[in-house]
Amino acid sequence: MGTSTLRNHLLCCPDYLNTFEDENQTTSHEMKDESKSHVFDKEACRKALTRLIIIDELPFSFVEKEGFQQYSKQLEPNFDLPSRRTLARDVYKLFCDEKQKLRNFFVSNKQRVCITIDAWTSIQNYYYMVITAHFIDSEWKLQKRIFNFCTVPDHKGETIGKVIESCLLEWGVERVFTITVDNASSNELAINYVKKKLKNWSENGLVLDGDFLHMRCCAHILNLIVNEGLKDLHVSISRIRNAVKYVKSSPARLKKFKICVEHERIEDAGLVVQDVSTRWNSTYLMLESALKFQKAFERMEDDDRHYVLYFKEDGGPPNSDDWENANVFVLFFKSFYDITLKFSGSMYVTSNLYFHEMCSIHSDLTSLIESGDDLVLSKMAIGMKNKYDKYWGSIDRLNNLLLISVILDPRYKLKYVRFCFEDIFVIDEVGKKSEEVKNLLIRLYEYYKDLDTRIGGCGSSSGAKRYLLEPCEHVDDDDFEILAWWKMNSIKYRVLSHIAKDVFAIPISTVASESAFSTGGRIIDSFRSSLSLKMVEALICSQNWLRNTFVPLQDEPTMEELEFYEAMISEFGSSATTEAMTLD
Amino acid sequence: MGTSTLRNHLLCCPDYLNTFEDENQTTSHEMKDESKSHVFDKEACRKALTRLIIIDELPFSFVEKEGFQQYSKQLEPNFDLPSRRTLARDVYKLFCDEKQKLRNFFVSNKQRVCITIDAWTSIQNYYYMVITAHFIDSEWKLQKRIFNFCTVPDHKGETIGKVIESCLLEWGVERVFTITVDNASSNELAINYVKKKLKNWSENGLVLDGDFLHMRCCAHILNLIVNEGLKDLHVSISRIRNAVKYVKSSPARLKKFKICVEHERIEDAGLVVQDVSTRWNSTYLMLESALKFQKAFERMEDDDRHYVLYFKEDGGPPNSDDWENANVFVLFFKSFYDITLKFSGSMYVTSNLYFHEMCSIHSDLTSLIESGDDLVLSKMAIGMKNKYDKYWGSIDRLNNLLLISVILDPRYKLKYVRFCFEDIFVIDEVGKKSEEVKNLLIRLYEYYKDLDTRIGGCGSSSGAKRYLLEPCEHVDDDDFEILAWWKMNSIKYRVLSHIAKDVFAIPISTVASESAFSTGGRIIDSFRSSLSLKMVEALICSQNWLRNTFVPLQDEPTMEELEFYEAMISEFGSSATTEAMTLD
DNA sequence: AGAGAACAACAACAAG
DNA sequence: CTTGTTGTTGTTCTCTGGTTCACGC
DNA sequence: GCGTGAA
DNA sequence: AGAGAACAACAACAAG
DNA sequence: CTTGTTGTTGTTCTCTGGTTCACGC
DNA sequence: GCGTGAA
Repeated sequence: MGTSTLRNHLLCCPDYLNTFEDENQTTSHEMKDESKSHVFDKEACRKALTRLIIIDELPFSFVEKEGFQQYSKQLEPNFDLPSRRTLARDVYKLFCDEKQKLRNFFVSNKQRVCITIDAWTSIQNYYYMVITAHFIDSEWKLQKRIFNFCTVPDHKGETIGKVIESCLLEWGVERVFTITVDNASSNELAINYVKKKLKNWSENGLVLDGDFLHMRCCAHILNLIVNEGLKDLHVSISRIRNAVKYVKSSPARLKKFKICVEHERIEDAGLVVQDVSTRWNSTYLMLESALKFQKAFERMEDDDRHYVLYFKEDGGPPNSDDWENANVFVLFFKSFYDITLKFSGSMYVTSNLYFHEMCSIHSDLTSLIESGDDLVLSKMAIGMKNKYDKYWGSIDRLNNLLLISVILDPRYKLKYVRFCFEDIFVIDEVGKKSEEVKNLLIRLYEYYKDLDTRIGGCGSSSGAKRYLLEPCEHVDDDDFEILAWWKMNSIKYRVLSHIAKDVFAIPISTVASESAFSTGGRIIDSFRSSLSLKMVEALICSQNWLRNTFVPLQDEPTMEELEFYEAMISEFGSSATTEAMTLD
Repeated sequence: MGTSTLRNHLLCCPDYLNTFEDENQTTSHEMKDESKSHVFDKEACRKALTRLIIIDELPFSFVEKEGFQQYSKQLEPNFDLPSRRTLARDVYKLFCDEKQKLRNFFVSNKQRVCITIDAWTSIQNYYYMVITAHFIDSEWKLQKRIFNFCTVPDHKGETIGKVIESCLLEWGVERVFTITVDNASSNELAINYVKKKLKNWSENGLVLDGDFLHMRCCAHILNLIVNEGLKDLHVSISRIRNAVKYVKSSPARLKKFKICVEHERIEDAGLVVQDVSTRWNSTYLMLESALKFQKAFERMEDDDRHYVLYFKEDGGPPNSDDWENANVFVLFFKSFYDITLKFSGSMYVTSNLYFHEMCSIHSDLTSLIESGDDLVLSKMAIGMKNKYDKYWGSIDRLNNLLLISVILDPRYKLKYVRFCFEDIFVIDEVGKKSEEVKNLLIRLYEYYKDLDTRIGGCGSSSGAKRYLLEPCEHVDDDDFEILAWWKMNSIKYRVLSHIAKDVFAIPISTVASESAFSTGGRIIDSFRSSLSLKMVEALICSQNWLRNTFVPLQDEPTMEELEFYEAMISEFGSSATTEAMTLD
């Protein structure tokens, strides 16, 4: 019945009936008055098409494919699809418009950002570099935006530094909180270059003279530590890798292996997975899955003559020692694996995790060294601890803003930092060090207070002290949303909440940048290798921007909030100060 | 203005005005009455979506992507997109429906087909096998259809044979003209198995007892011949390949190389291309492009210290001998390259090319051997000739239907075959052999005449003789469309045109099957690796079917054609017979 | 983590 | 009547493998 | 039973 | 060959 | 009131690198 | 100037 009834309708019925009927038709979905009679809006269709291409990562020529043309014709015969050429122009225009909008937000808000940078080589042999900006918006939502995605002639420190400089200029951003980078040697030079430039630009560009600008990617450090441990197991892992490779290298072999699995009555349906040598992650997963099939591999030695021959240069197939090593590895590296996953988040606050997980790795390593029942194992742990010390060995090597982040986590505050210090560093330094950290918070407080005179009012550093002296929050770890807490308490701690906003925006790993390259790899695949650099940037950036929309409010408290704040002060103000006396 | 005017329109105007206005709106495009008022047709939208997914090779989850949902909503707010699950069901249903339709065509027409088969290993370690069917439809258009796309446990001859058997049974096809395969050892067994089965099924399944069922892929043979020649140049090619690899292995090196290119004032913008060792094609293209940059490579030796170091195990970078070898290779293999391209066609008739190109290769090789001024070169040519002889050395090794195809090309007929025989085979066999070929045509004629008694009428083999005695067509080679000629002359040569239809449908290479795997590789990429086998087949087959639509007419002449035929006979019939006397 | 897909369990609704 | 915008068409450039089967000694 | 040619 | 894209040349049309 | 169709949601499984820079001897 | 660690 549907179609013809509706059609008569549109042609004959008076206005009011039409409206009524249509509401019946569109079974209470979220389309209100707009869909009344599908008015054809060419502009809106063109825009939707442009967004489709960008967001869903389609090639421009998608628009000229048979299937899509027929589909579009069916849905809206009045819409003439543009050519791929015109579409590309539309995309670029949208990119420019969005960039302008976003730039206005950053300029008018004088938004302070944390940035991450990373480098990549595309299949066309171009060095690409990406800069992503991170900040927390007025609604206390963590935001990340790709600033640029461009080619560079080389990876020299100065080259990278200059690109960052001109990128910030282009975006009108002069306030940079941190720059997260991996441990490539050129990055140190690059950051120093940027620091020098930012100092010249404006007084408020750098917080505390840029002493804490440099942030090392924790995922990369963790990776180095694990690889140090992996070294000692190299032979065993390589033999198991080869065994897995043999089994997976052809359907016939896989079939034979499956028979062995069946014979050994191994239930697990999940197959062995082949690893990628550059990501230890995958090695872990390979060993974990291979261990489940140990017996099947051992049976292969008897059942498949070629299997043994395959290993003639490798000193035979994996032996029981190899399997034992793999077992140890999987047991011990489980925690490292889990931490890597946590570190790789870019949708939630991570800066408060850094220190915790670092401590947990420290204690894992030291306990393994100290127990020392297994010589191989403790030797491995010593190697790993050396690597650990290179980056995390002293409190000075760690960006101290990460400690501020722990302190600004209302569940831990100063207490926890102190506790960890005792565990990690020599006892007589604990007092001194935690005093230094507290002082850093005070210095930040002073800095932020002076920065914007409108914020000030409450006497010097009182907000920070008040916060530290309030008791810690006792909540279930999984349910706690740190940004929600600070949003709620932003009235109570005016200055501190500004610090929190910046500190919690710090990305502790370069994954945000790396994921841009993952997009890049999908966009510049072998079929689209002739996409121009300009277009690549337009596609990648505008995809990122369109997918992460937010309401760019002016970052100011409303009148209601101000009133609420006054009420809070009068209610909690006194109790906070009394507690401050007892602890400080 | 557009939108609101149109809207008021749809709501207020009487019917006739509406129609009138709408025609104005849709600026004379090919949408007639259907688009009058965009009646929403859910079924049609669903079908268009299903086709979109199949034809344009999109993942099922495309339908759940943000951009596409917004786009569809914009174009037709009433259309609720189905879930990916439902979509998959729709796709499978469409596959089943289309298969049924296609099967009916084959069964009711008792369509004789030529098939090609090929095997492939997917990234998931499955052996896939594809069977494609080729035939010429009632409009004299060459058609190809994928019959199945399935996994096999191994590549054993019997396994493959059984798959072919059951595939033919499933499609209700019992008339098979040829089976085109590559030179894999198992294929011979497979074809013998199928031949045996087909003999049992029905009397008319095999033409001439299946003696000419087996067809070797010419592209593979050509590939073997060329690779034999490549062997002798191995060292030179490998050095040049390494030089190209070095230059392309990083942006920095590429930059250095480009500077060398500039210094040497080489204008050509096209870059050097890296080859893929399994396809000699790409080696050819690599050498061709590398030669243009010879001087730049030589300059690299002076300008880049690392370049020379890179070759320390290879005996230095390419020397002048290597470049000379490459030059010879490119000059000599140009014709092989061009022939490979010709052989790889699957959209046009190729069976009449086979013999010609084979002869041309023969003369290329023999002239090179006989001239013998360059020892290296003639040694290479001898190796290649050996490989040539293995597959093409004797007339008996060649599927003689390919000779029939040359004879049925009205530009050449028997004359050309005779001419080539003189050139290729020993003189005293020419007469005997061309007699044999002519007899084969006569035998085919008798067979086709008896096959369908409705065709017959003109006395035995007269049609064939009549055709042979008519003078050859003198036309420009590029403009000549052989199928158009036979369509025009099908009335004149009733029986012979049936033979032509089958002979010209023979695919001389397995490219049609290989291109199915290329689709397969795109569909089963690393992101869609968990697609079920059943779905993979549904996607690949229905894409092939939907893209190649045709009007499945019953393969019978119409009444007008029959009348025209009578007229033709009376006009040309006598003159043909007179000429037949003089030549036969 | 992110993108793709399969499968199972469940929900809503129409047909008998 | 010129100039700028929007779109089309045609040409050029780019990218894509190692184990298993059959046969013969 | 093992090497070789082909995909 | 086939799929993707860029670029150049050209065509149509609207704006000045 | 059952059964079949259509669709949704949640869980599980699968896949992804070798040259260049900086520093220290 | 050459090796080493990191991406």
